[in-house]
Amino acid sequence: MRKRLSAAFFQQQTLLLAKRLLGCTLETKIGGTRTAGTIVEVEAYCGPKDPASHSFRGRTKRTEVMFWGGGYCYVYFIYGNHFCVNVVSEGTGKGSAVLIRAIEPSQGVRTMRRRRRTTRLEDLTNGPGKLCQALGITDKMCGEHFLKSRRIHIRPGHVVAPRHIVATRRIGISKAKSKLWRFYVRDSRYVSKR
DNA sequence: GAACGGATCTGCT
DNA sequence: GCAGATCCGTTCG
Repeated sequence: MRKRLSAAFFQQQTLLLAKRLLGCTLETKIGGTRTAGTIVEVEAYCGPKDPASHSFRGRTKRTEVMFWGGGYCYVYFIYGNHFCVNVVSEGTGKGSAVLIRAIEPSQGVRTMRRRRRTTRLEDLTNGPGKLCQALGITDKMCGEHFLKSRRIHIRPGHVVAPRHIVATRRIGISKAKSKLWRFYVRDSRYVSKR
């Protein structure tokens, strides 16, 4: 029996969950093909009080899933081109989530190269839009649960020690810029930006 | 019903 | 370092 995370893991406070997701494995299985990678970069979006969070304007059709509670998968479409995947955190009604920004490819690299139309390993999954394309993640997976879905999962990996985690400002946002809520693995070659 | 702007990526300079 | 692609969800009237 394969190791799995508990439901309680996903209900942790958002900043804690963000850091503890580093080192875990994000995996999809589409048409029998498995692709996976180790999470190396994330950003925390701390509910309706966080001006940079999609839930800032409350519960809408788009942000509904953010309020379903820890462990749900929130996927959104951005800039007319890209999907980004989030792990909903904390309890029901909190509206908080962790954006997965980069992973280190570990399985299905051939498939990722085909989907991305790129060969360089470091360029396959070093950005939120890129990793969704590489793993075949689309808005169809929005609302699934990382512990229950048949096609998208998060599995435990190794724990990343605090001294190996760098905290910086979040990328691409216009509000609440000063918060150090982006976390990445210090020595990873697979992060989006240093 | 229309206007606006965005948690990005790519390619060019 | 910067502009363009590209289109959905939100907001406002």
